[in-house]
Amino acid sequence: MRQYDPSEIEPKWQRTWEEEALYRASDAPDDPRPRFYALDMFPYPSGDLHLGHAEAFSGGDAVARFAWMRGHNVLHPIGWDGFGLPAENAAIKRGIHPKEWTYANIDQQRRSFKRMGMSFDWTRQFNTCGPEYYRWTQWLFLKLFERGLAYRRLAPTNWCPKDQTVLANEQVINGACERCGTPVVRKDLVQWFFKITDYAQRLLDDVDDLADWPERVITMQRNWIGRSEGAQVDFEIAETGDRVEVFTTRPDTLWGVTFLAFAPEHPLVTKLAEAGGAAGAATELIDRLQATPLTNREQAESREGVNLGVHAVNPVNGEKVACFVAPYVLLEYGTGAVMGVPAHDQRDFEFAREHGLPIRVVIAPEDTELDPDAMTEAWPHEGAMVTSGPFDGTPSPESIEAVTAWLEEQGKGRHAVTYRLRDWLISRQRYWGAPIPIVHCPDCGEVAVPADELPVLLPDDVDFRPGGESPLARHPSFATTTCPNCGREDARRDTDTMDTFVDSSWYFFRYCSPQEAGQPFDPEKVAAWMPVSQYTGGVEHAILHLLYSRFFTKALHDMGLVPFREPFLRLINQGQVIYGGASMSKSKGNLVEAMPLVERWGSDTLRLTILFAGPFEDDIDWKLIAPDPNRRPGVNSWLGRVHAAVFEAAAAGGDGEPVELRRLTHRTIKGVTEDLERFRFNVAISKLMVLSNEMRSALDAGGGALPAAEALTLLLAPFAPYLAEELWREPLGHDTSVHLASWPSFDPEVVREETVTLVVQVDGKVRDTIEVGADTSSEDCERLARESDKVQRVLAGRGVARVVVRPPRLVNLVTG
RNA sequence: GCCGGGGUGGUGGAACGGCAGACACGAUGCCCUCAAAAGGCAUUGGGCUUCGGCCCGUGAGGGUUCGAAUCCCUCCCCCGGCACCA
Repeated sequence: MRQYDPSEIEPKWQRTWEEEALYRASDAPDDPRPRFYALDMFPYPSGDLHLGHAEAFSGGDAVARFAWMRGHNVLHPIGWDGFGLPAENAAIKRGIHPKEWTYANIDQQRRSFKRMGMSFDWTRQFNTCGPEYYRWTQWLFLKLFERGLAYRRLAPTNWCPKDQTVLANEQVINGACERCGTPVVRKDLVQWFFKITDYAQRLLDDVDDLADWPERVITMQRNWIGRSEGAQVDFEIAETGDRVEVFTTRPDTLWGVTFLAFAPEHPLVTKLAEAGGAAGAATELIDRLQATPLTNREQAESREGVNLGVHAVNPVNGEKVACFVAPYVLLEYGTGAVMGVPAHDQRDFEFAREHGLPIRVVIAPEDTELDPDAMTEAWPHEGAMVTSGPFDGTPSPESIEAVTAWLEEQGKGRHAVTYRLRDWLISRQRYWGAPIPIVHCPDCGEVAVPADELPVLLPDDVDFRPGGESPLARHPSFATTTCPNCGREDARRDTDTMDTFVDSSWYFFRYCSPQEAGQPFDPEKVAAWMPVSQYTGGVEHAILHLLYSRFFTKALHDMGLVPFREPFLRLINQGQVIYGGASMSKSKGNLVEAMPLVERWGSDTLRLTILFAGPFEDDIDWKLIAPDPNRRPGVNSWLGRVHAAVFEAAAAGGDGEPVELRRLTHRTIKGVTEDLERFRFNVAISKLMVLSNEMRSALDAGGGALPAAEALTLLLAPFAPYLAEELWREPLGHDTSVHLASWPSFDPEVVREETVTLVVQVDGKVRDTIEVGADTSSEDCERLARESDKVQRVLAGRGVARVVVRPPRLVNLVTG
């Protein structure tokens, strides 16, 4: 028998698996096996695999292999999210082309995944920066455009004056550019948006169907969509006759309105300031805010404001109240104007105190009396309406509905729902992305590039360094084109590219028919494979990618292209691998690469180390798990013992296998199966350790252990695929792969224990344990308990007032 | 502030309301070795012990129960998300 040597057996089986084309999903319609789509979030090719990849894909691979062995027809694909800013940054830094950098990383990651023995269907790989893929990204953009779900409008953005580019909100750290530290400024640009807000309610409602999603992800999606329900109320400006809508969740406080406040960008502000004679002060405030980055604006908490000098008429009582422009009012939310109710809203309260505005109590708390002059903060809670005309005495929350109904009757307002969710800004003034397939014609406006002219190819010869406009606009010929509609020769292509999140919003459809040349995906194949059975990936995508993908799926559903409304039925978020309490990153220099560990100890050891370290969904601190990189990992030693024990068991055969080992084997099969169904990899592995220990003991005692060794090898296959294959084919002598073998089943009769440990308690404290038959009756349990010497001693003659018996495991004698 | 998830030995973590700490890591002692690495064996929650055992112990405090890490209430702390959201 040889020593366990992963450096020999792992490459050997890697080659064999490749030759035998082991992991191919079958599209055959008559394939009787149930289909299972095991999807791992595809990687961004920004370097070689690190421990974060090892964690995610070790878990995802275990899920896929388990499904294979349980007789499923498994689709377990891999691809690359190839476009994006990191490639541009790296390319600029190294003086090479983003394409070169990206493809080199893809090659490297592909080699590493193969070295780790991932059970991917390699015939289905693609990457999103290939023209055969982004052609269909562009096609899908046009489908959304056709349906009015892609549109262009002027929007405020964060602009870095040094890098000369727009930044996403996530790329602005404390008001400064994350790349160069320059404070960003606000710049209004015409940008493309996807109208995800049309789907806000459905995205919210259907969350209820996602029963197998982590609670935290569902909560994050709900928070992000941010639905609030209330009323829209119409105010009129007394001096100009303009109508102003405000949104409120508390229409029951309408009688307490003492002012109206507008966002600085509100379209009426300039006009009203002029009408009220406050143009100078208002303009000063607005100009100052224009220069303030959006992200800083939202953090400012001043209660400054300028009185516009005009008055709004409160529709419920005809009162005239002052109008202000105030930075605390956001244009993007609600209607961009709010009614000020200082007594019952903290921000309005602070604003009123700052500007000497009246505070009027219109909601009475149950147990206290509110005195406007003595109040130190607003009373935002429920209570009965007072000083509110016809509604005096109406308690909340019914009052809200009652007032809303009344507003509708009176034609002064209506029930309204507002969302925090904004439309998705997808324009990027960057090079390394899919070009937006639109032509701008002086006569026809925005014209879709005809489908048969797709893809709009991303040219290679572009100076992609940041320079104040989209790099494609600087290309000598890219933008120059004729209008597909009228043939005008001075039309121009759109020179922006799409956000990379567009690419990743539909890649899981493409895997179902990756070579499809005439459409983005084959609807029949998508209908056969999807929705995804199990999606594995990091929680950092809890909102963006998962929300966008859900939106795409719903839009495609509405187009009649897919028969389902949700793409991912079950979702699991693996935890992060951190180091010394901090997240790993290249810039911190604490990123641990996976392949050196694979070379040193083997892929199986790395997988097991990670999966055994703790619950799959929890973070792993690598510094705690592997404090000394030169020390042999514990699971590597264990695999060595398993290797030796299975060889010995094969030689010893099955005769004379102890009954205890047989029972433990069946219980382990049961337990590991249940654990795998619930992603409890760490617990499953611990059970395999217990079984191998018991096997060792049986062998040392001269007994047989072959059935246990066979079962152990099969159960090990999802976690340590190479060693399992080696043991299955060599000492155990099978001539086909362990990964094509059937998952073992257990015999419930064997699992059932013959003897159990009866716990005997006195007053709830354990005083004795007795081995008894599994079918011992209540009467016998109680008798055995009472007869126990230890129990007698503790009782010391005291009487037993009550007996609780749970045969055959527990007797509790209560002395009362 | 609102929402979600947590708090168990030196460490990672186990535990259908029924023997808390499975399985590991680390540590200590011993064996093997010229030595080291590797490997093997033993011990390892705290305190007491007449060596039979006894007491305490799952963030804190209450409660339900024959019995609570587990269920309920109050509080503290940690992590994540959202947040001038009207």
